[in-house]
Amino acid sequence: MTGETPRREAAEQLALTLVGAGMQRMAARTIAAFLFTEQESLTAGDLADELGVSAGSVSGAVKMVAQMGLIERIYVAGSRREHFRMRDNAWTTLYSRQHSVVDDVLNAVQKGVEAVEPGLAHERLTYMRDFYAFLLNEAPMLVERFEQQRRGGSRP
Amino acid sequence: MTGETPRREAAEQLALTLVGAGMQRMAARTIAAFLFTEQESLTAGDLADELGVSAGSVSGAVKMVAQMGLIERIYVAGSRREHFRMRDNAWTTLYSRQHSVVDDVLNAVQKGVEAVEPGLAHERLTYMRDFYAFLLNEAPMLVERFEQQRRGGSRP
DNA sequence: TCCTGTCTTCAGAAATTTCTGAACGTTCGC
DNA sequence: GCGAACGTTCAGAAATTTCTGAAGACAGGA
Repeated sequence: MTGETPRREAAEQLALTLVGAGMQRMAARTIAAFLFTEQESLTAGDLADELGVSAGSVSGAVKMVAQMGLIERIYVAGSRREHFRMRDNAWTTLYSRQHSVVDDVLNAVQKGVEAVEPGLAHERLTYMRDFYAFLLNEAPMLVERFEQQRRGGSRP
Repeated sequence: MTGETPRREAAEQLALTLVGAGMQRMAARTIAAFLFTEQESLTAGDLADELGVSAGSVSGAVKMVAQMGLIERIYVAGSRREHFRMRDNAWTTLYSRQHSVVDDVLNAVQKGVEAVEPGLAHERLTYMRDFYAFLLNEAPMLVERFEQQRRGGSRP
């Protein structure tokens, strides 16, 4: 058992950090469970056991985490239960989806730019719009560069 | 007055969008007020009037928004009240600070990597760590590139 | 020093979010 | 079909967050 305690602690700590980053508690704990398990996939029942929460909570959390694009349902022969596993490109997917909120902000700011006459407000809003537009434009390239670097390995 | 309504609506809409992006309601409304005003600076009293909330709420919100690095206190001769205005590099500052939560996540994941033996969990954690490390490394370059592009203006 | 205007703090009210557990569907083997 | 195993939904309980308003702190002028 001496090997299990640090793992649990690290999982719980990571979950807490993700909560600090704005994620919901149950979703964060669920992600941590998927990260730290040695199994290929987990079922809702596994999660309820591991996290010590009700089936209802697990259902909601799994739905959320799946919508984030972090896990996917897989078919396991001979099992009637639903199995989930982390997606291969989980983190890049999450990053890309988070940029849809950037897109929302961008649209709202653009409306603002159009709603005001030239002046101080117009300048501030234009500056904000330009930055968010830049971010939105650069995000896909960033992900692309990461994947290239990863494929390329440690060589130049 | 026909010119003011679209402005107010756009401001309120932007505040709501920022809330959707994870910002606190009052902080978001405060930022919107600073973006949309034609004045150079605003006082706590201005904000209370504009937003229709108590002085206590304004005090808390201003403190938050200042900590985010979006506004700063300025000295205005002949006025005993505290004046605040948006900082020039507000959005790049906000972006950079948000990456301190990325740093927190990175540290927690690194602990996880160290806590587990080689295996599936180790692989997943390593992958996550690499992505977050990449993000953290790239963020300053991204901001730098935006500022360069902005200084360059529309000319080549 | 005292007074006035301004800002901050904080306990509690109000609103919102989060979790549970029981009831209800669904699917599969028999 | 029928029964058993799983999963989902949703109303309400519990916890947390957010806002207010009253009390107090502080600075500057008289």
